[in-house]
Amino acid sequence: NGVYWMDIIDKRPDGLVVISNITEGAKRKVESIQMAIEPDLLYPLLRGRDVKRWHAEPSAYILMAQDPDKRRGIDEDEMKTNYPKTYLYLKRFEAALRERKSRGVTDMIEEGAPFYTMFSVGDYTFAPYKVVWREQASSLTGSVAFTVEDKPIIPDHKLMLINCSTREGAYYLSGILNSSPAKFAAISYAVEIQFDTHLLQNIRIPKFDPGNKVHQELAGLSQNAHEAAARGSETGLKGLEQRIDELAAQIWGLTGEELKEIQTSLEEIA
DNA sequence: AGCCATTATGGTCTTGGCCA
DNA sequence: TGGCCAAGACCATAATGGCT
Repeated sequence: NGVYWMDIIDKRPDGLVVISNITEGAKRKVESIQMAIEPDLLYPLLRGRDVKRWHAEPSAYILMAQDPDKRRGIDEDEMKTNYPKTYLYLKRFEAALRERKSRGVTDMIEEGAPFYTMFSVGDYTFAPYKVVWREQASSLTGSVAFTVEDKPIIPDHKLMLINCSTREGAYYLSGILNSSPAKFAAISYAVEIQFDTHLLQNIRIPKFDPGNKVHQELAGLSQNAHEAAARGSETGLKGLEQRIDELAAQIWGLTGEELKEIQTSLEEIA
């Protein structure tokens, strides 16, 4: 992370950006440097702490020198030709990157993949519409993540993500995941504070159907909730969440009484 | 300044799909 | 059917934050 995570501190007239790598808090210590590189491979970075219920706001940038199809770093020749400064930046950290212990990357590098190869990056990583939730949190915490300045937001590995093909579908999914029945189901079986990808194997969420009135309303309310959260309007959220809960209950065939019970139990747990 | 709880990092361990 | 391995699930512990 100390190598790939960075702040942009200046944009130069020649198109390059001056970056500074984020070394604070990293467990693996790397040198802190500033350097001008090409902006092309920089993407908005979403960290676990950047995600709240209904709100996701990237706090930094991440360098993604990765080919999602080949599932390894972009070829070194291509880097040298197209992104020479970025390549030089990575080269400065070659030793640290080669010392990584994850078998996932070390095996690939041993087989000839570039030394800056990352693990578990696919086309879904670059999807323009995503639903994310925190892997580690005391309750299920989800939000949508779209694009910033035409670049898809890249969630770090402490966030689980689902790539969606439409904005509306993402809002729908985020809405139903943040509903009380979903949160209740998740917390009932999740190990300690871990919410991993298994969520959708344990909670049956119907695929978004744009023609379905309930799905539509859920998507709309979820969008409103995201907007309310962005404004910091807790009171506005209350009413929206109640209506979202009612729609979720309808989807899962829960009675009003059962929903009330779930909501009360969730409050007690909190 | 110290304690305690929570969060985040950087891993390791397990699983399930694929291929021979 | 069994071995392989990338992806996914899970974990130990460092860092941080809140409280007294």
